[in-house]
Amino acid sequence: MSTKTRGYDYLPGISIDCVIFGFHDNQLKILLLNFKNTDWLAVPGGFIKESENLEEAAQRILEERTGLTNIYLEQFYVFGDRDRRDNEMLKSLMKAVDGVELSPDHYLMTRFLSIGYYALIDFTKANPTPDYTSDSCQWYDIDTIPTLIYDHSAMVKKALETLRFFLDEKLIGFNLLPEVFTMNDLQNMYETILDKKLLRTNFQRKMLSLGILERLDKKMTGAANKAPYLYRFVGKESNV
Amino acid sequence: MSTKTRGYDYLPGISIDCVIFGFHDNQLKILLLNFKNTDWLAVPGGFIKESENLEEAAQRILEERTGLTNIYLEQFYVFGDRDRRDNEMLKSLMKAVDGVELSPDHYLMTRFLSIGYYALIDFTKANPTPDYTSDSCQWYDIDTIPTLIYDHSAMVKKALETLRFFLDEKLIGFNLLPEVFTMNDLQNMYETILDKKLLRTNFQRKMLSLGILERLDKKMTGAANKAPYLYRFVGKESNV
DNA sequence: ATTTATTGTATCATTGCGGTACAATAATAC
DNA sequence: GTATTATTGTACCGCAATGATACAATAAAT
Repeated sequence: MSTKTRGYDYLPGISIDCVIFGFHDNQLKILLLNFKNTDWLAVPGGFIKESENLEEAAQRILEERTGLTNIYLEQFYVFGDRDRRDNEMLKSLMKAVDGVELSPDHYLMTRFLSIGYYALIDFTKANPTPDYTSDSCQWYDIDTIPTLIYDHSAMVKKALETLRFFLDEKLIGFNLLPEVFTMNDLQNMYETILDKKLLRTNFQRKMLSLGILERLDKKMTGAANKAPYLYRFVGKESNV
Repeated sequence: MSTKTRGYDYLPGISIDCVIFGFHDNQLKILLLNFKNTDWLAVPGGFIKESENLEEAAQRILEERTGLTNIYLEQFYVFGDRDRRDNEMLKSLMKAVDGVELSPDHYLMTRFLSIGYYALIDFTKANPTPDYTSDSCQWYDIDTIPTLIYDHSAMVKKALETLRFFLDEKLIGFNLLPEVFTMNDLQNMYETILDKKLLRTNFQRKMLSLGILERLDKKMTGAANKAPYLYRFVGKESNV
């Protein structure tokens, strides 16, 4: 069962799927592929090479499918229900995408597990482009996600729960804002991801008490009101 | 790559390993196997059948290796570093355990990922017995775990971090104590798992305020001091 | 009856946080 | 220039949770 004898370079029966959340301006989105010549949507996924560690595979897969590079991905769950994939859908998919007719004993027709990874990035700074498998690679609003293939809807749900659970804990989101930002920017990010309103005064107190913000000059917005301070994260190396 | 053509009934290149924590009387232990005719220790593991969901596989594997039945297991991480297993060690292992000489193209000699599951049980209520692969299946003190094969030491470390992180969150441990117990018993369990001292009076206040304890009669310990109350968990069905 | 060790509970101080009040201020309207 | 307006920064109040100490209650031994 070495690479050579199997005739392909990927680990059998296992895939990686990446749930990519995108944030900007009070909007939380998710990156989905539209498989070529079909109506089916999915999160970007792929297979693991014999030579790669899992994290490397996840990054490569994301880059191959979407063009996004250097994205920090975090593992969150393995999806392995026996019937999580529909083989008839898979056959139609491969026919539409690659033009090949999968025989029943093709290795893709066997059971596959999938390791879920997720990331959170600024969708205005990412320029996703589909590879040959897809007609499009676009951001979709988190509130109006269409039905996805296989168990990808469950993957997105679980990834979002994980993201919200760890938002405060791990202070992710350091890379979602500009180098300098206002307290309002920061609060908007939290409110968007957590999907709930926070009290401005208490949020400010909390954030300042964490000691992770450096106050800079004021920002003259041009609006007829008091100018907010700009802030910068200190010790960004503590991120990840 | 169906079951038949592969000649075995298990998913290729993927395994499950179970980190079983055992608690009793201020002691936190872990269940380890000693592979037959070797000095090597490992957590109980095995392979996934084509017909099983992952959770079913984890339970079956644990039962086959240790005899423990009906243990709730929680997935915590996938270990997939390219070189996480040492094939020379694997060959020696199979030779010692099964008496077979693995050829270089044996499917076990390929890369394997492993899905980590963990559980927490009362080690006085479990009666682990080794299967044919092992000379022993015993509890080891958490402070003095010997070196384990492959990356199993890292698995135990990560599982323990996860257990501690979720101790309060999920109120696990309902099944670790006798039907009735004293507040001291409960505190000892927390202190042992968290590996830190808690203040008796505040711990009592906190636990009572949760509304999950029912106070019963006093327990005459025979000691020359005030007798503690016994407690029982109410609404045990909320566990898991 | 006194002593001893442990348990149950009250109390106080501190912290964290939801919520309100209000002063500060950059631009606009007059 | 002065008043107005909208937003920001911060102080403050009150409550709940929690760390810490004090002390009464009590089962058994002396």
